[in-house]
Amino acid sequence: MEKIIIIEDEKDMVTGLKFNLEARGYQVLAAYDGEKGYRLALKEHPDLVILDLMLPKRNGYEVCKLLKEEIPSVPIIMLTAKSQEAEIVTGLELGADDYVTKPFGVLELLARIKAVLRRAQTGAKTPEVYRLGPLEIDFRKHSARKEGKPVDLSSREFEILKYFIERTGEIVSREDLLNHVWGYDSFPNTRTVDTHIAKLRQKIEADVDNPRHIVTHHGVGYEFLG
Amino acid sequence: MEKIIIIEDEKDMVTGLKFNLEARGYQVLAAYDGEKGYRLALKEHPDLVILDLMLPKRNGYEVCKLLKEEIPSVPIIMLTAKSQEAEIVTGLELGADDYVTKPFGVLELLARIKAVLRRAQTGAKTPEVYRLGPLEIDFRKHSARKEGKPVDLSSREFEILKYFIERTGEIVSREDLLNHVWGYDSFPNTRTVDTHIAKLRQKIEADVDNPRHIVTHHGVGYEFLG
DNA sequence: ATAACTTTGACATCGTGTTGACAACTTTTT
DNA sequence: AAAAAGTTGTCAACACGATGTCAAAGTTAT
Repeated sequence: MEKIIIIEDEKDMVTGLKFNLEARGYQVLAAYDGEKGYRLALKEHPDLVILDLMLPKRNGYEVCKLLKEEIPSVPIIMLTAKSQEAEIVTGLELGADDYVTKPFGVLELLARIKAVLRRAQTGAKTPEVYRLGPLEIDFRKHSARKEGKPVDLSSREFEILKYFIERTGEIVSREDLLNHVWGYDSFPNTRTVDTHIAKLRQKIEADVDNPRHIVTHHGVGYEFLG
Repeated sequence: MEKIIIIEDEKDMVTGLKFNLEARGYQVLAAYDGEKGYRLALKEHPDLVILDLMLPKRNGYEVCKLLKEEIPSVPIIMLTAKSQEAEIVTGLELGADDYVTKPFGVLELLARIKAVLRRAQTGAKTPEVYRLGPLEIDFRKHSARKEGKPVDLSSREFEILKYFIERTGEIVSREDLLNHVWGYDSFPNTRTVDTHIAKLRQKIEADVDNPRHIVTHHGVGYEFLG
């Protein structure tokens, strides 16, 4: 049974997460500030740490950095507020394995937990740079380049691309995208998705009229091909 | 006679369901909170449990999880309100076999009950990839290949094929197809079915004039042979 | 305040679903 | 056995919904 430590100062968040994670058979421990969380992690050697960025005593960066120094193998998922998006990069550079922006759906987090745990067990690391034909996507730096030249992807576009890449070869419905990329608390209509897909295609497809990476499945959704 | 347990706190809902299910020859038992429902199920070993998500004492998740631990084979259909849709997947992950969103039509629920019972009895789950001679059908990806080459199936064609495969060897009438693939609230004429069958045959039969997979039974319907 | 991004709605376009007509076929009736 | 009646196969035209595209309005970050 995998042991997960949550380091987060919002008690409601901890309660909810704990309930959901325990329901799925994980063993869950929690700490409400950075200092205690750090010590708890050292003592317990968890299989995964879920780490809030804003914390009393020691912030998420520090904890992340310290933890990775002591136990380099421990996987860390960071929780960040939307307004902290710019700081995701820093977090990833300090060694975090993934991040989830608040407010997030439980399912979203669960999916990432599963993914991170699976990678940790197989010894595979989160790939830092993803190559896609002439395109290069760097998840740590949140940047992309096409034929060596920087391509400007907005953060939404980035998240969509990330979601696609994590599901290469699967068919993803517009609802899937809305639920996972946008989150459970916003309800844009599905046309919004189309617009973003169109923009993404313009940026990453060689021939926009014959997309080879983001393919439409009429009436079903989109499929990403690497 | 199949035994069904309903765990649901809205008495009107229980009364209505009970009436409808008994009219169809099912034996029906009910409980009005999670705790009692759980105990009842343990004691009675029903063929199917219909489980509301929001319940007094123990919520649907808990009951689902507990039940599946005790009697892993028992099929469970979850009832959820629309606003709880995000949590559906959660339920499915905990082991529910299907879910129906309130408000639902009785026919809809009945159809699902039949489907779940049939699967439970034959022990057969719809396989993800189905092989059929030179044909390969991937239900998860909504895609098919013939001799390795991608075949373009529309969503309607897919649903029809799926329905056929689930009933391999049975004779399926046009009305069956209309009711189950199209749904109870749309009324195309039966010629529409023929047209779709014709298209399907063109796509999956080796010799369209001598169909070996989708066979016509004059005056009755079609039979699918694997 | 400005710029960048997101979202929405309008419109064009495309793929799919549906229908009806007719031919081919099967069954029933004479 | 032939004719009649009914069923099914096939096709093309039309209807309809889904998607692509764009501009404008709304929102957020700087």
